[in-house]
Amino acid sequence: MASTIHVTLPDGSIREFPAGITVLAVAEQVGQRLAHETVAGKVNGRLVDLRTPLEDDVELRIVTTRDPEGGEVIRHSAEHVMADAVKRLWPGTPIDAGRQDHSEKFQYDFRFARPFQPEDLERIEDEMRRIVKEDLPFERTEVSRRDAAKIMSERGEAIKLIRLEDIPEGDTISLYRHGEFVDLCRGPHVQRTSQIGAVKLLEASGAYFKGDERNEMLQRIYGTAFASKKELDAYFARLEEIRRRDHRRLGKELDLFSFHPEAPASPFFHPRGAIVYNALIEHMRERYLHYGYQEVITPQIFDVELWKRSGHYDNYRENMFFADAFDDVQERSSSIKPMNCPSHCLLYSGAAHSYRDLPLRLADFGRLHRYERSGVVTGLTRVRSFAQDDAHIFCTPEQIGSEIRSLFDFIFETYDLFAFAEIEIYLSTRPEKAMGEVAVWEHAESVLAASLEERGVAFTVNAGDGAFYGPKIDFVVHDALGREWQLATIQLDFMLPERFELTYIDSENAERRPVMIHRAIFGSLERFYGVMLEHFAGDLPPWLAPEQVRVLPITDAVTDYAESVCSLMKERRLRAEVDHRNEKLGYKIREGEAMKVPYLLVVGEREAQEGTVSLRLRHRRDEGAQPLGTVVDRISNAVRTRSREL
RNA sequence: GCCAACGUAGCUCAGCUGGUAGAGCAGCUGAUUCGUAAUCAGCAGGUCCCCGGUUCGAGUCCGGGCGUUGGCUCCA
Repeated sequence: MASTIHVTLPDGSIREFPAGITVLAVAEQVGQRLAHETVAGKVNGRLVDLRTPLEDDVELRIVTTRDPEGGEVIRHSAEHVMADAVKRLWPGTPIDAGRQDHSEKFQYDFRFARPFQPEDLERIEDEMRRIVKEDLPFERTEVSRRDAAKIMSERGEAIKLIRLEDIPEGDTISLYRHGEFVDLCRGPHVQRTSQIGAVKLLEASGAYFKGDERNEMLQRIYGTAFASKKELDAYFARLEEIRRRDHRRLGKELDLFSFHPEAPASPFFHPRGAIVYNALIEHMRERYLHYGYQEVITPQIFDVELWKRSGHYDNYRENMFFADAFDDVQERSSSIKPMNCPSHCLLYSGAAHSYRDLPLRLADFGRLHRYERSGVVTGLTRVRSFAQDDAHIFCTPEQIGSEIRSLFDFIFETYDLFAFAEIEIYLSTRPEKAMGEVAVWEHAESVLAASLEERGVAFTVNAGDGAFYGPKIDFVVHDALGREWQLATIQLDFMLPERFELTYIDSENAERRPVMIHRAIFGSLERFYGVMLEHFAGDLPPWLAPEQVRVLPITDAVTDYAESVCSLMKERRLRAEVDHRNEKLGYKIREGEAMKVPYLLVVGEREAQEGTVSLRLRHRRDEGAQPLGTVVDRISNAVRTRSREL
């Protein structure tokens, strides 16, 4: 081991230190102020505790309370402080473990006789502030497994002992201590509790131990923490923005859809909402012409035998609705479809197929019903009644590659249209319980991976996460607020062609089994609708806006002119209305803005005489009077090109 | 399904420790004819989610159910 090491700092400077120096000591030599604010180090890209000794030459970045990673360290430390506060208030409460999620929240689970109440959270929060004020130093110690077990059992931490057993043999076991509180923890942690500038507890809920519903339910508390009050306020401002964009709220305000207890988790689309829904479908229909799909319409209710044959009855029954007529209630004989694939298999098997017919791409906007447990449904993003832009491609094994390539074009083109910029791609491979031969799987997986590589897009492999019938590629988009949504999916299926004995005749006149590709680009139309609404914050591009143009007459002396303007818009196939109400212009503008109509056309005596309209674009000021012809051309052009600009 | 909170007019919400309901917006009627984000006045509107219990009396307390929300779990 070298007696001195070289540390490369972010500015490129290299400094020499004695081996074994800690991150904190380096920070101290760089500057006192830095040392005061530092909470961790990033050594060769890995976040480490600042008490970590450096033994070799490294690249080091000092992480301070102001860095994003600093926030993580602060929240992680706040977890410990929260657990400490709970134990101070209710001595002897066994603790489980804390964790952070991606949304700047931390959580900690406790074995507690009753659920935590809002008043408890206030008390805990006060206690946390006290601990922060005490400015207790965090200490790290590395211990043997035996010592860790001894310390935890002395402290009555029954759950921690189980957690200890889960730590793999050979891993370093570290304890973090501040004041009286000790936790089994990997770190890193801040230097002192006072570096946690602002904390707020958010909510309590039950949570199963290790996330398994067969285990005992622990009591979980969520909170957040930042280096300063200002950052905490910014966090709540972000939450407020999320609330403002919530598609459930927008759906109500814009009169798009509603829910009714008589059909839980099943959206009712209002006239305005249905226009948007249908515009999405129409867009897909147009693209289907380009990509060579044929649309089909299939039934809603099927003999249950179909689902036994497809395997859904055995594997998916708890998510299915059954629909029995009065004369056959003894047996569950009919079921409402949760998926379209079996219908499409029936269609395929209804005729002989030549390799020349393939690929056969069958699209279906059929309504699907899935029973989702009551606790999991939310708004449009998880519903019991929905449709997909669903299609099944029947092709030869050799055609898989070209089909996948074409699908990539389709998917990226679609996400461009909606300005979903950041897309994550996951390739899920053969699970343990898989159907079919390993060689077929491996071939399919390599085709999928090769297509992704050829496309030059980054993807993550989720080993063993494929469906039992075939590997799949999932597309996760980020909306305008950075939240993740799984929308598109491409799934290869070797099982259904087998179960339905689907065949085609190849060029050698031999009977062969086709491959089936399940794919959806929007995914569920309902979910896409919700995500899209939030992404645009309700400001739909003109081609999707339920009401594209609203004509605002200033007085009823210009009613006729307003009507003629509106008729012209309608002749040009634009969705236009006139606001005839006996209100002042300011009121009508306010309403038009609130309903997020992209184009407001103000008409008064002047416009009526000159044959113009005063154009007002959504969220902008008056653009002034312009010839009617110019304005209608502009609007229909924006609609036709599916522009996001007005 | 599990844990918690919530459910009052079409919407947003008020209603203290039990004494049978209130505001703003929206709606309707009338007046006003108005130039770029709310004109004025009047009227009407509620099985306080449902069922049961405690009580002289329940929107309010208790139990059960339904729904919604946030989590957990699930997501072929």
